Amino acid sequence: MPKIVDHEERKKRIAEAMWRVILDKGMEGATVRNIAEEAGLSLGALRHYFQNQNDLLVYAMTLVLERANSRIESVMKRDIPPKEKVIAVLLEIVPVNAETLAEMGVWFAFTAYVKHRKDIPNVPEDGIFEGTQKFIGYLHATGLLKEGLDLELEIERLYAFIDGIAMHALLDPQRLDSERVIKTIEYHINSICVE
Amino acid sequence: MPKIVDHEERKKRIAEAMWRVILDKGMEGATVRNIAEEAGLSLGALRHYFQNQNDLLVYAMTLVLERANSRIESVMKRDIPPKEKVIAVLLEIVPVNAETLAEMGVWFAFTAYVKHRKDIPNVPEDGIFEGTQKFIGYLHATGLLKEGLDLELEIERLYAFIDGIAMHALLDPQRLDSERVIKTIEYHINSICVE
DNA sequence: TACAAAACAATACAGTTGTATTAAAAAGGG
DNA sequence: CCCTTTTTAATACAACTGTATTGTTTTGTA
Repeated sequence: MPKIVDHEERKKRIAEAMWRVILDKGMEGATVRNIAEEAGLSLGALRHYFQNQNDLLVYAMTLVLERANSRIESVMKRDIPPKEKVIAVLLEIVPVNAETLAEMGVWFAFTAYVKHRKDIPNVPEDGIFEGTQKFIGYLHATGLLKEGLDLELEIERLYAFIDGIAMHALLDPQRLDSERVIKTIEYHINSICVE
Repeated sequence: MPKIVDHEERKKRIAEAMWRVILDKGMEGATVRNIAEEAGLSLGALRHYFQNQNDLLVYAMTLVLERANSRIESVMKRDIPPKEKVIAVLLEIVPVNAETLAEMGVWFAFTAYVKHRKDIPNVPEDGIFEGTQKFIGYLHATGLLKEGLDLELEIERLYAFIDGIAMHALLDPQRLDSERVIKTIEYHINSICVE
């Protein structure tokens, strides 16, 4: 008979509780006690799943990436034109709904926090730069890119643009609503593509 | 006889000490004790200048903006062509040297920290969005912008691009060195300008 | 039913946090 | 010089931090 919730599932629940705490109280509020309370567990119970705080942190970060990457992969499988596909993938990264907004929120908090801590091993990295390289290469290979563009600099520009607009959508969602985010992304992609 | 260092000068020294602590240890390490030690003061001495931590935080944030804005203003006064002037101003914002790198570092830490604290009044805001509006308007007024551009979206795009590349230069200075930052910025501005 | 392992809970502990209190030292004007 | 104000220092305190310890309950299986 299968368990109602197995070990790995519990760890995910705890990580998600950590996300909620981070979104609400920030990294400073992400204490073991707050996370345990949010998860409905005791301190000892949380300790049973994660020996120390770093383990939980790395696990929670990794889980964010896994969720995003799985969504992106499913978009990649869709049978839609290249340009639309690139835009669709970008819209899985940038905050345009509650899910992606939450993801960016915790990821942003993670990134700022982890930057000043060299004692945390195995910190995962978002593959947005590598993804951007692929997107530009993909558009180029399918002949959609305009002539005379500098591919290297186009990658750097798209990379900065995506992370920048993601950051803005996160920090000022009132001004930069999802409709505007989508419009701007489409505008940029169109500006480097033919037609 | 003038004092060697007056009251206001001391506050600036303390704020700069806070910057150094933040750059080294992050926001978590920016405790009153660490800041006092970095400034070469006792706890009580620091308390004499700032009644509480929030006052110090807001003061230190404001000082970052003042430093940057004063540099920007002096660039604006230079008698150089519009396009070069816009690029020169952008290079005062984005990390391309030790000074701007440090500024971005503390500002980034501030921003991520302050986002989850509603109990801090009078949090200053960088005027990068407003500045971006002016730059695009300036280029448009001087007839340097290409035809058929959507000004609103160009503002949004430049705004995201600038903050994004600033963030990348900060988080991964090895890959994105200052030469590459400059090249990319020039590339983007050139892409929206005639000639 | 036994019994060992897994899961959870409660409490304790040392260290750090921001802040408050109290007092000493330094500075400056009369 | 004296005396007030500014500046600095030392210590204390309650709250909170991550972690450790110890004990209890639940679960799976032989």
